[in-house]
Amino acid sequence: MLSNQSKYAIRAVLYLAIHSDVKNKIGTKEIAEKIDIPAPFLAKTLQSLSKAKLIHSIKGPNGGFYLNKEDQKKNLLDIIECIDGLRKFNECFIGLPRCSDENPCAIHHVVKPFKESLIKELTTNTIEDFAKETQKGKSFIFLK
Amino acid sequence: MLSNQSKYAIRAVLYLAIHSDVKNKIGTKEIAEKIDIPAPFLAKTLQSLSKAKLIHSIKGPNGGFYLNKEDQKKNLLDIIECIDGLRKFNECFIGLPRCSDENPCAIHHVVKPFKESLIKELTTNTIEDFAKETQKGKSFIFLK
DNA sequence: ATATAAAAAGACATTTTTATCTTTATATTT
DNA sequence: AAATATAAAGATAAAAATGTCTTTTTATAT
Ligand code: FES
Ligand code: FES
Repeated sequence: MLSNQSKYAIRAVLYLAIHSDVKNKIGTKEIAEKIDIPAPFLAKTLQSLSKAKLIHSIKGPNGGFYLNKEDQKKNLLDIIECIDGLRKFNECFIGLPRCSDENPCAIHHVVKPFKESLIKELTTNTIEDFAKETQKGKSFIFLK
Repeated sequence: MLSNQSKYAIRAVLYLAIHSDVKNKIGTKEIAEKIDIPAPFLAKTLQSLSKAKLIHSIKGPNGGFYLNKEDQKKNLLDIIECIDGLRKFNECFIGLPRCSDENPCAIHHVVKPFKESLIKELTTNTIEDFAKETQKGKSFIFLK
């Protein structure tokens, strides 16, 4: 479904949502170790998110990445859109040139409801919402 | 979501479901042209399905691929499983080493219901079912 | 001011996916 | 039996995704 890069991005952003703020920036090395993904690739990924202003960063000693209050209010589809684009969510499940109710593919009616509700879930919940569930210990962003 | 190869496989199988039977075999060239995908890649794909006995084939003049009665009763997850495997459907949405209710990732609860219902739709409907809807003109497997 | 630590940028390498081409095996038709 | 059409198998190529390494820039601390 998602690319590895998007998955990494989501996990990293949730990690930042829980552990960072403007006073506590976190470097790629720490994040990569904690969520167990390749550090250089993560760096690239976070730089993309940063360029898109979905997260923020400061260079130099004590620098690193962090989420500010506004960033916390964004949603996971914003993250996915930045890394993978939304094509996956708009395109036909079996590869027809377009996906529409007017010209549905053979499995459009079976697939579309899920696609739509998933998008809704990913947009109506904020990053902060997901982070809170994780902080409560009800869910995880890494497993030992 | 699905690989191109799985998408091609599904469209090709639906094409066969509609146009072929043991008396009317169809070659890769015709299928590839009709559903507008690369013929050599499709050949590879159909060979995999054939080896898995999900579809059938006969070599030589007037040979080709076809679906027999049993094949028509199979479902699309069988096709996907043969080409992509089921890993995609079992694995965690954000890439944790496993997906489970006991150790849910941050978005497990949001994603899992869709995954399960989608699997149900793809397994309870047969290939024949989808083909019939297409034959009735209610859905398509190619668009001009 | 200088040294340092970190992101940013860019170049490079590997793997996977996608696609093509060539040869071989095998049914069918003549 | 021979010719032919087609799937099957295998080898190769191209593109995309993933991953690594090196250099540059910049904010901070000394
Ligand atoms: S047309 Fe195929 S999923 Fe909508
Ligand atoms: S644990 Fe992540 S989707 Fe189930």
